[in-house]
Amino acid sequence: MFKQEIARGNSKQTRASILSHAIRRFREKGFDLATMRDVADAADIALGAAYYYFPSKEAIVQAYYHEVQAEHAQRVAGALAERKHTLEERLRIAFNTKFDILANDRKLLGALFRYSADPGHSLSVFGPASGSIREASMKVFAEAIGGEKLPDDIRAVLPVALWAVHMGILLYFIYDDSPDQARTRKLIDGVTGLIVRVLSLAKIPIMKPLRGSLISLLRETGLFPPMNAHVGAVPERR
Amino acid sequence: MFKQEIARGNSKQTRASILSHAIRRFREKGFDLATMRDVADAADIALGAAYYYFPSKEAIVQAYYHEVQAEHAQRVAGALAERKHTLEERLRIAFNTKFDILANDRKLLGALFRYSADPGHSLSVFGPASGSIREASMKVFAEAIGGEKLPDDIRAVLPVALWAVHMGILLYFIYDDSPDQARTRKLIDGVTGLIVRVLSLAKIPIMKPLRGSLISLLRETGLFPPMNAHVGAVPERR
DNA sequence: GTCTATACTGAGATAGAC
DNA sequence: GTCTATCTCAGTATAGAC
Repeated sequence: MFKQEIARGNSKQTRASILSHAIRRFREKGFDLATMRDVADAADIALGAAYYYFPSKEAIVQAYYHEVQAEHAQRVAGALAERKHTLEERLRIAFNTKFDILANDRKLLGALFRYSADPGHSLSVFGPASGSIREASMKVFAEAIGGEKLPDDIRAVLPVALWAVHMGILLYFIYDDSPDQARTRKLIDGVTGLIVRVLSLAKIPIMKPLRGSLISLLRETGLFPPMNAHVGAVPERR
Repeated sequence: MFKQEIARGNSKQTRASILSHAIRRFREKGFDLATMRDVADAADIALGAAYYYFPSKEAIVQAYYHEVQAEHAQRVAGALAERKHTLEERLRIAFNTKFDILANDRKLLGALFRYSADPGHSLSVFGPASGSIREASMKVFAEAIGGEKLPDDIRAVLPVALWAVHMGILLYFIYDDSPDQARTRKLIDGVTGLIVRVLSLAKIPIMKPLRGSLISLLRETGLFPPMNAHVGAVPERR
């Protein structure tokens, strides 16, 4: 028996191999029970090599999520290009595609949120370090909105709002143990329907002041515009 | 020198001592940098004793949050009893009181959310194990709504919605590094104002169908009514 | 720059003696 | 209830092969 020579000395492939083996182990045993040594063994590399590519166990999940994000952007772009859709259809596509991709990975995603309430932690979904991935995600939603006729203020905040909604659905999805996560699909259907109805309501001129209040609140609290590209200090870590 | 005999062999006091010393250490060094050995030393007990009272480090934060919840209920009840308030004032009180209590503890609270995306984990804010504390929190908001004239459907969902909003604000608060968390206070002001305006809008009869859609969606997805008292299985833990 | 092999540290958590 | 000893595992360190 010879050791496999493929992928040796090839940075890209080694990284990909670690990533895929790790995800497989995480799927099988769950994130906590799978150890870094497991992963290294499965990928047939030394422990040190795993840490050469990924600074932490959670970072592997983040890298995976990064791939998911790229896949999401691609699939949504493809689906939207197919033919003309209504806004509601486009939103449904944007949401559903995401959960198509994540279908088998509910067990992993908990790790993605683990440090989301720790500001400054590099793995926080809301922190500066995740800015680019968040930005990319919002861009997908902006594309789903597309050329829809909307007041400027709504058009500006909508991608951020949709991103937030999609994070909420993601959390629901992680908890959803219905067969094939059918309840999540129902939630997506319902939410998109409601969004469209609320939007057409918000568009009418009487609503301008309420919209104005909401948006200036978002501005005053720094929730909008999103500060995705910001690179900030990273305190407390050991 | 004799070892202090107070609190020895006294379950209640030992527990309280661990809790208070732990919170102090967490405040000083941050949750991650403070170790259980630190805490045990500070409380003048052995490491094992600390684990006798608290199954995990995060569980200490949860115990603390439990105390916060009790304090919150008490203070809100007191403030509401003082005199008549408008709904907006009552909501403001309910929100602000919470963050008065938490003022010095932003560094701790990250730990509270750490397992919130792990269904079945006993420390998840959304999981069954936190049901009673969640229930108590919703009850506070229900009291803040009080006898306000509202359609039945709105009255029923509102406490859950307010609890969710308050969790959102809590997350914002953790990230809010403005002096004295002034931005969080601004957010509370703005949000309560918007809630009241949206409620008076939602009350009008034309809105009935939209309200109906929202509520049946919440029912279909199991988001309402909240299943707080449920005791479920607890998978994957090591 | 990519990787192996091995040893080590730190800290959360547990077992079992008392 | 409490302590001491021990375990596990993430993560680091090091020294070297290619």
